[in-house]
Amino acid sequence: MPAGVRRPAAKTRNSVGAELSAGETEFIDFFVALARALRAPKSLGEIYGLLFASSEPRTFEGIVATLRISRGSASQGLRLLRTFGAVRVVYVAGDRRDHFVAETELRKLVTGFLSETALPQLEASAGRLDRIAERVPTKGVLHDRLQKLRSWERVGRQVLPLVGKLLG
Amino acid sequence: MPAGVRRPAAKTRNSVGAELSAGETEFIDFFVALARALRAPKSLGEIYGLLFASSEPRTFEGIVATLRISRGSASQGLRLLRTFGAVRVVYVAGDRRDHFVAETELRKLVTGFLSETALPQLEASAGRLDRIAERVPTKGVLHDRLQKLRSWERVGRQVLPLVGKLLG
DNA sequence: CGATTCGTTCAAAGATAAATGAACGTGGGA
DNA sequence: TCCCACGTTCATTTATCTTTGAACGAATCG
Repeated sequence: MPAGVRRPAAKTRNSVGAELSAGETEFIDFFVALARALRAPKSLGEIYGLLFASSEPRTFEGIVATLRISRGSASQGLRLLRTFGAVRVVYVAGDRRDHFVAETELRKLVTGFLSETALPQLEASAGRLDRIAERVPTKGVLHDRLQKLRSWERVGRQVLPLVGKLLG
Repeated sequence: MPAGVRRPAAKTRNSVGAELSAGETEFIDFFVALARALRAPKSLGEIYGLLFASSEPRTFEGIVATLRISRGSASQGLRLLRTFGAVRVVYVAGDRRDHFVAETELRKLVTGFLSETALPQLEASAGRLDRIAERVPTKGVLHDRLQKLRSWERVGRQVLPLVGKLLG
């Protein structure tokens, strides 16, 4: 599927010349597909893909100019990626702008993602199950099913940390 | 449709008047929240939650009437749940209608979900990476990053089956 | 057979989520 | 100090996903 439409280059003050090679475009394409699979915004995939394929840190402006996305998208996407630990800001001497790089270690990516998504869910579940317990008979199907849910939660709590180890 | 009662009320063949207990509602609520967390349609959570909390198999009509959702939603939701192995159709003698029950074994649910979502993605990735290889230099950053992606894919392929075992 | 029940399909409506861009706060440099 | 580069925020627009319900085919019933 064709995607990239070349437009006259935006004025780029000093940061990177905003052109993508065919190879870089392929990487971005890959991560856009991955983002869709994870039901994340396309822009997350674009941003991460660009950084993943970059040898050098990228500035905010560089990202916006290269991907032709809005500043809003870039700002929000980068924030989310940082909370997952998928993107870091690195210091560059004598430049006050932020410089972004992708974290490429699979274990860190997965554990970061899980601890920001699955873990909070698990914790919320515990309280929710207590709430259910208050409205369910102490005998019968509903009671049995509640035990089942509790066992799910227990297993989840045990398995989550192990996933990280599997990827080490 | 005439309102006359033409049938003994022994087996509930009614399409209206289905009522949920407070306990059942709590279970449905739980699974609706879970569906949202998994970014699945709310109706999936409703349907699965209802079946999870049911001691008896439910008919299609029963589900539609109890949850007050459209036939379309019910049909599509049940289909998806069946492809994940989260819902099964059970045979009931002398009744031509489908009867649905929830699969409650965590290991089956997770492996069913993964083999319908993650596994196809992994397989699609393999081809995609070959495609990237054709457009990337045999040296340099892009080449290195492609190797990295290949290693991700390899790890994924090894880890996926293990997840099932962890849940046994 | 024809009538009825069962469940599916799909175009359209409705609901949600993502992207945009103007307005804004912050802080660095002259 | 003032000015401007940097990045964030958020109301609005746009895109995408979900739900609905009428139309439909298949299977069973009378």
